[in-house]
Amino acid sequence: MTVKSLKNCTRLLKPALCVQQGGDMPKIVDRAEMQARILTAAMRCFQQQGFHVTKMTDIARAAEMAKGTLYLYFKSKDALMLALLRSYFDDIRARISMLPAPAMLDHLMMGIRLSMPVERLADTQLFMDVLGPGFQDPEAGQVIGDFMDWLSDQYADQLRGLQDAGQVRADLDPVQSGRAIVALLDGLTMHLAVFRTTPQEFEVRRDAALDLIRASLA
Amino acid sequence: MTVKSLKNCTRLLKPALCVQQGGDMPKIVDRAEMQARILTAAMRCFQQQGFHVTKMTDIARAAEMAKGTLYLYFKSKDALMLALLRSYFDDIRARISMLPAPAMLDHLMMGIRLSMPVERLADTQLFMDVLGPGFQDPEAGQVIGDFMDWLSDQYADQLRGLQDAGQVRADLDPVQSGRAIVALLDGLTMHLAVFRTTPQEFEVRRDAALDLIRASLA
DNA sequence: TCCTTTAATGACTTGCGGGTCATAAATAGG
DNA sequence: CCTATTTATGACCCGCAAGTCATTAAAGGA
Repeated sequence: MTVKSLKNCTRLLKPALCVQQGGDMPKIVDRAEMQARILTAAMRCFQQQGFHVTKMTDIARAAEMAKGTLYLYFKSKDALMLALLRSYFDDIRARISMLPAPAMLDHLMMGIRLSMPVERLADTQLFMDVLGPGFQDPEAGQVIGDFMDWLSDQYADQLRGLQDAGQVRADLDPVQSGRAIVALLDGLTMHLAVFRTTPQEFEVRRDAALDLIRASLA
Repeated sequence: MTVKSLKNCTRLLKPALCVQQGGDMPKIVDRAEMQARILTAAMRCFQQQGFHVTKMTDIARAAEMAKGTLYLYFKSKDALMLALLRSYFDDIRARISMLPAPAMLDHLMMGIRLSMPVERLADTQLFMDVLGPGFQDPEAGQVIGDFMDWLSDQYADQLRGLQDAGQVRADLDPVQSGRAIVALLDGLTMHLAVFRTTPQEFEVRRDAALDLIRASLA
């Protein structure tokens, strides 16, 4: 019951996204939009400094709000990260899903190349922080693992199709190879991310690796 | 000048490695041996829990000494980790150096396979913790990066030799390919480490990937 | 045995950062 | 304008772990 903090002042509140709500009566803020705004700010911070180094205060500053506000929308730093992971991979999945099935090996390779843009470097650098032993939430691994599995299946299907078209050697197990390709290429990105490869170098190395992979399929 | 901590007792000191020293007169402990003992203990802890989760107290307990003693031999936790990295990679380098040059493609592949034992999984899991943005010491990246470069050169030499022997297709740039192989395989290990692959699965995936690589070289 | 030097110890200091909550602003309805 | 409700704020709390240091033990030499 001690009297405390008699000087919480300096309001200066932001506009606060006062969108009308489809709920009860006196609700003013669009939760989803606020969460999105926070996630965007968090992503920016994480990309610049990594998960562990980024402080909740940093995210708050980037999102132009107070630290306490963050906890109105995410119950912890880990929960925030998890939400970020989900939205990130849902996004990629959606983007890949709408590509047409490749009719030639070169199409497949080009698709893979496009799915490994230079930006993946920074993102991967970030996610490594979350996947290492430092981040304990098993759900994070689950989210990314699920994505990798999905991607492996995706490639397996495409390989099968290309085998039927005579573009890929027939003595190849599409499932095994799909898995291997995903693991190798995801790993390649990690490797290059870890060693702070420059964007230019990244492209050179990636393309060299893709050439090897292509040769192994033909 | 305040009187403090009047109850530091309970000695029970360990034998303390009282090896004779080749220095001045009254020196009693073999620093190198103590450092090695600490590094061994640290490695055990890191493998079990990862770098960030392991506390200096844990290392001290594992090495059967007090926390303060650690700081007599390493000036910080990061310095300790760095020393550990150096000794680990010097070790691997020495071991690989004494292998004979492969005369056939299958020898090369077998060499690679042997250089990726299941234990690499746990070690990699550990080092990821250190290479992520969480660990700021740039020297760590340097140490591992140097090793990777060395290894790439190693493979480039071997590929060149195999090209001369007609075991590897001649239209391959040995340097580029050596780099690519190292990046792909190191990455593969990271990928599998990140997703907590079981040792059995690890071997299956590794071998599938090696088959792909082999096919791309022949 | 006593004194000096070196080594070991662990209670303590310190700083940091995630998370809380009393306070206060903004809004809508009456 | 006043009141109720929701939302925002940031000072503060609290635990944790790296790193320090006053104190104590051990060993060698005289």
